[in-house]
Amino acid sequence: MSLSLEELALKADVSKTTVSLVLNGKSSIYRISKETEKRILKIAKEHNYKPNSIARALRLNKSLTIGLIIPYLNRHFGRVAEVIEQNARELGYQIIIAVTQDCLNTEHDLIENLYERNVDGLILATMMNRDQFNDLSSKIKIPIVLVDRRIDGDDIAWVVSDDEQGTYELVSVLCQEGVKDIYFVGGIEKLSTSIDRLNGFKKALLDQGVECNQSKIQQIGYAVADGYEMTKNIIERFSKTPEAIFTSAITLLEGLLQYAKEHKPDLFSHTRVITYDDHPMLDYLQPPIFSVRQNAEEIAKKSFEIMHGILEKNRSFAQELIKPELILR
Amino acid sequence: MSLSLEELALKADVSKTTVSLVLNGKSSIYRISKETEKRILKIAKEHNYKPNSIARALRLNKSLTIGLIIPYLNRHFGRVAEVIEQNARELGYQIIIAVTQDCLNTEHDLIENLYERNVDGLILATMMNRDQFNDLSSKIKIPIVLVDRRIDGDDIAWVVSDDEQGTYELVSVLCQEGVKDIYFVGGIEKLSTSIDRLNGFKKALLDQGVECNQSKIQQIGYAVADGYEMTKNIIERFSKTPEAIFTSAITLLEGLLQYAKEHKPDLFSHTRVITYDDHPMLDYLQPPIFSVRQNAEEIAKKSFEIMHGILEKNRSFAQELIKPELILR
DNA sequence: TTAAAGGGCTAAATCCTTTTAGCTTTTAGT
DNA sequence: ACTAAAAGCTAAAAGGATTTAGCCCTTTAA
Repeated sequence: MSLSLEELALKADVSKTTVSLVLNGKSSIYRISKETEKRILKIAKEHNYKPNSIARALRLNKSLTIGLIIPYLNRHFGRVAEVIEQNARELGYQIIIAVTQDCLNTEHDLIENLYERNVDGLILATMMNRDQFNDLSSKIKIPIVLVDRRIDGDDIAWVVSDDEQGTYELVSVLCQEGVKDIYFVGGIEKLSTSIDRLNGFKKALLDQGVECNQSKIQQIGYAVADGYEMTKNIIERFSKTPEAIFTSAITLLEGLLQYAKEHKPDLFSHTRVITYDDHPMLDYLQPPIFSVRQNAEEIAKKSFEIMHGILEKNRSFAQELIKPELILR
Repeated sequence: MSLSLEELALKADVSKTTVSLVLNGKSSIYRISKETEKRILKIAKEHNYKPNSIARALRLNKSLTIGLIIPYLNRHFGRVAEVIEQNARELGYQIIIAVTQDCLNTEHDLIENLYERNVDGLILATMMNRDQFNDLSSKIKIPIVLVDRRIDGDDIAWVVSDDEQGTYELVSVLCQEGVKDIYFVGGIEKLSTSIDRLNGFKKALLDQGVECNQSKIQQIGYAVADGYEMTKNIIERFSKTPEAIFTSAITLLEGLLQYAKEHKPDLFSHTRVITYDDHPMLDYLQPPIFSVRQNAEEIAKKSFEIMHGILEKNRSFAQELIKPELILR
């Protein structure tokens, strides 16, 4: 391990230029003789030569490294990260990971940091709005692919779950069972995930002829504590126990469960609960909770695919809406 | 962004050596005058100069990058990775992440890959045994810190949960309640996690004067399907329904739950289930499942701390056993 | 016989930073 | 007045790969 071009050149009794040309498959262009080529390849193999990636990165201004910035390494994003890493590895890329904890400032710092550290591209579950993103884009000269959270714009690459459709279908199922009084427990209001899920929610009610009351919609944030808080609000503010509650993320469901356990053990005897995001443990809860499973694998695969297309195949941006799956228990 | 030392030097009307010395805080050693220093610092600040990290890495042979190799980005390792990343970032390091899917060959490839990509150190949840590790160590000249899975040896750095103690305590609780007939559903046999958990299990039985029957111990692997399989074996092979089952990982519990749901819905009316690893959803299962919560945050913190100590403070290896927490519901 | 063409290879520049060794100029000391 | 020391700065090498421009030798064509 770790011997240099120069040392190889010495052993092969040629210049390092020749070695480099041969190893980069340019023998014929530069008319290196077959014999010389063979000799060099043999020696390189014998010594298990691997070019120093840092020197290469410096020269080529290309680090074969992608930055992945996400809010947490929770179940969903963990799986996304895992699959992105595997796909990237197969094509020779490495993933540098960083978590924002859903803090916009941290996100900005991380982007700058990774950019300065010469990543070739960024895959980003962003909290930025359109203006902030445009600002960023003008400063940063590497491709960015948004994942999981969309920003509208014709020239912005993103891959997200079809949150609106998923929510629409899930809520529709409930409506079709005759449930009319459904509460919305939402996340960070300005994120596309929240907007889309809320839209799907409203659309389902509308299409099923159910009145949608603004007071039944809450949006605080995606933390477990937020789910707890919103559930509390719903239970305590309204005299009537709700017919159903939709939590728009698994963390919010956790918050709901926690509140129910502590303050409203009989919640489930009056109230149907459905949720965005799936979790295998939901199979064992009583009563069953219907859910929408995001296709993390597909989201991951597509987002790296787009990045790779931009970096190596001269493709431009692309946008992908990934179908989620309804899980009715 | 991205202007070079040379360009700065031009603007400050000095050599790039001077700029470099000033920016690296060596003004006084090299007797750069206060005025020159101020001028350079001002210009650097105005242009928001950041040294090119790749060039720096090449020159210093130090990339400020740590490789993190883990089996999956599941709940536990996701949290570990998250906290390692945050700790690393504060000290100027980046984390390159890679997942092995518990495949030894993949692990080897990844180690070699990251090593060639010039990471400064490796944090590793390894499947290797002592010999394989020694082989590796002799080839690889960067520090390695094992996380979550130990290899015995006086000169090997590791941070793991105290699996033996955790299991011991959990199983003891059950024994003290008078439960005697406990089955062990284990993971990959040769891993320290399995060995330690099994030891804790046996020790608890021994200390509580309960006979430990080898036929009650199964170890296939850590996958959900393995948990399913082992549960199936236990239920189908023995005529008597077991008094209790200990699953030694949350995935195995999932497998158990799945089997129970499909083939043995009344399992919980006869059988107590306890598990290594905790999960918030366990709070809402009926009946309550006692568990052992690993302190992922502490594991992460310590493992980076050790790595950092080796890299920057000339410390040598260290070993840390992190106390898990019993969760009795 | 000479020029052109082709074959086979390499010196040197480049990417950007750090660091060593040392050059000039000024000041202090005798 | 002359030397030694100090002050203030810089040229150049190093790190390892890639790539451009071009050298030298042989063969072919005119």
